[in-house]
Amino acid sequence: MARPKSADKQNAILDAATRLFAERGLTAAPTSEISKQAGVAEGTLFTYFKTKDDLINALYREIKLELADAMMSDFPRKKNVRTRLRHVWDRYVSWGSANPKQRKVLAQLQVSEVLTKESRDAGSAPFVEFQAMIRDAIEQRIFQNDLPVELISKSLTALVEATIDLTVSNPSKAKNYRDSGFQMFWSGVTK
Amino acid sequence: MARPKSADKQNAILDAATRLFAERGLTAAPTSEISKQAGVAEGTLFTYFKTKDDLINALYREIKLELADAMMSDFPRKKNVRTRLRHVWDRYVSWGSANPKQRKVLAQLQVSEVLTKESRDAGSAPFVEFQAMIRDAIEQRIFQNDLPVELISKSLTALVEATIDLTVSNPSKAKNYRDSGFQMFWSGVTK
Amino acid sequence: MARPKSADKQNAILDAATRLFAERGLTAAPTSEISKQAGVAEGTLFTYFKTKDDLINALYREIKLELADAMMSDFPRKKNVRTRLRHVWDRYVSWGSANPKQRKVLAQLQVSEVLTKESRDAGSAPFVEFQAMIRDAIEQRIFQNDLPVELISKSLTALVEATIDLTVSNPSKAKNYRDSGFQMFWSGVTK
Amino acid sequence: MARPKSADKQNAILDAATRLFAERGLTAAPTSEISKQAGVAEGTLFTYFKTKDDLINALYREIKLELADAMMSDFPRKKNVRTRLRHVWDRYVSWGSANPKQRKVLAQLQVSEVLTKESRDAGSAPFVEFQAMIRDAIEQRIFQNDLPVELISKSLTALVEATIDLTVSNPSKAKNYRDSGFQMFWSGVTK
DNA sequence: GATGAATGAGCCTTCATTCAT
DNA sequence: AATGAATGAAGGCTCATTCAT
Repeated sequence: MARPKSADKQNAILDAATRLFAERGLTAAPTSEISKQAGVAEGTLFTYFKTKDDLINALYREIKLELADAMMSDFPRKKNVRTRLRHVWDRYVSWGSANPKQRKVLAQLQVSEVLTKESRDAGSAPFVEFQAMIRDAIEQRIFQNDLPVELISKSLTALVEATIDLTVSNPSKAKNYRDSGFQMFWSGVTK
Repeated sequence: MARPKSADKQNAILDAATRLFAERGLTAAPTSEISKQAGVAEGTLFTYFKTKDDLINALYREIKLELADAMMSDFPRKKNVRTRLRHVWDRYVSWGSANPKQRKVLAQLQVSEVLTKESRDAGSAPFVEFQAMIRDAIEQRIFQNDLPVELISKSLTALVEATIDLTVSNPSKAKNYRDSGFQMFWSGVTK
Repeated sequence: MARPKSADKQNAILDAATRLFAERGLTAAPTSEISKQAGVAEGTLFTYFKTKDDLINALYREIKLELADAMMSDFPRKKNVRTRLRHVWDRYVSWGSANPKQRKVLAQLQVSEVLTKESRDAGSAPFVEFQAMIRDAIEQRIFQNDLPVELISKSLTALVEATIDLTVSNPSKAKNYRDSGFQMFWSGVTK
Repeated sequence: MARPKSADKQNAILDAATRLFAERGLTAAPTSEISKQAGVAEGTLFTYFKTKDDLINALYREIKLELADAMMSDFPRKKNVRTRLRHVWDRYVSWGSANPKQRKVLAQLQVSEVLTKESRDAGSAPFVEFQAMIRDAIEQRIFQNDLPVELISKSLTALVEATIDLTVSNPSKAKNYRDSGFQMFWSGVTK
């Protein structure tokens, strides 16, 4: 193995895929076009990803990791639940507003049939600390009684996504959406 | 006139499309398979829908109409806002839980590139009364001050969808999810 | 047989076919479009012509007949060979310039594979008198010795067609082309 | 570089296309059959020619070039007009008689709707020297006064084609047709 | 490892023709 | 006879993947 696989090329492929999947959709974006935009030969793509589905799964994991990083960096572990939740909320909204293509691809991926169970699991792995925070809050009896945990985290995601959608379509009200959204979530969920 | 176009055949095609799109995805479902499952010849599909994209757009409008019907039938126009919202909430959750395929297709459609603007408009048309209800509530100052309207309706949808997801994956807790979900929404949004 | 086949409809179909074949070509013009432009139902076309090839063959015969009529009407049977040839020449050029669509279709038909031998024979039948004129001229020793008859009539057609082509692309020189063309033919062919 | 595109395959495809277009017509000859007869996979045809129309246009240019080569090789540039014209005449007749398939395809191409303007221009480019010869003859006042130039070259082609047609259908009279044809042309056109 | 030509299965759509009304 | 919906074979083209170079 004279030349080792290049991380640059791998990233170029993932970037090109993100762009094309966002613009044309998962199936309408040909691997040949992805290669071209990545600046590699058609065949090269398949030395980095065995199949197109492989590429898609890898991209999913990559984006999820990126999102988790964005959410969890500088996480104020020592602060109270509200502060920590607010941190996560703000970071998520920022990432989503700043990365519309990644978000669009993620939306397509989540409803597609190509994600393997492994990928789904791998995708949620980086969010363990986030889940832990929710459990912690439950134990502290911060949330309303008998709100199912899974409903709380699912709702958080749902409301963040709604907030990002609005922010993207009307950026001038970004701050308003972010604050109102969180307020809605918080008062919906706490006693 | 010769044989008139048959509503039965049209419906059979839409049904088969729903099934296949849900199972395999929009692009992975061949029109030939749709025809076969609908019990018509391959060419017949194209006398009812000029192109596959046409079929997809028609299906979108049909499902949205069905959903609106489900939500708005027996709508208690005279009752107070909370009751009316709760009606809509319950009907939406029921429809979503009972029609997982339609819902899956809808999710794919919403992130796909094939919907025309006309279809999107036609799809939201049946929900005018729902929008009116929200405006009515605003005027009655039922919601928290300075919550943007668009955030309220968007959040409602987001939370219903979250609720349905959980219901589908754990039907035994259906009632709990439905009640908790609505409670979250209501307390998040009202003063 | 309540209603008899209508000559009007038959003609409407032949006319529409001429137009469409000229504009799009023999195979690119669908029978459905021909029917539509003829103002009849798709199926009706097939009660007048058993197959598309049938229609094409009929059209060939019709156009050839039309051309022969144009050439031979008012034919000056009693005049000398040159006058008679000039008559035919002028009539051919006029017909071709005035009927570009028919001419275009004829050109396509002659190189296509759909004409039956019967049609080709039927197509040349109306030109017997024209052939007779040539033979007559031969007997009168008007042409150069040992010019093959078949070359003479073939050349006449070839030169007329060349003349019409030029006339169509530059109508202002119509008279010039017609006179020069005939002069070329006549001096090429006579002693 | 990986496998380079093979001129052999390209030629095999053009040859197969010539054969099939001549036998069945431009539209009746499927690309799949062309590929098969060329000994390549169906998809391979499209790496050499982007579309079927592309292939057709390329074939047109190739045949025209071949014809020009045949006509102009050994062209006696220094000899008088009659000799040069006779050279071109003989070569054209020989090429046409020896290449009936190419000629048939050319005839179909010229009346078809698929040729681009670029192809038509490219097709006449190799005949510039031939056009120059005609202009030369005009300047030398070899032709009859007031015969339009365009009529002269068009007639030459028309008469050659007529001559070839007869030669093909009756090869035993080949020499007679060739001589008589040229004589007709020459005496038709000169003073 | 990198390249891009080669492959061939598969898909959407067209269209001549049939046939129920 | 007239209609136009129904049919299904056929065709051009795409594209993920392989493999010779």
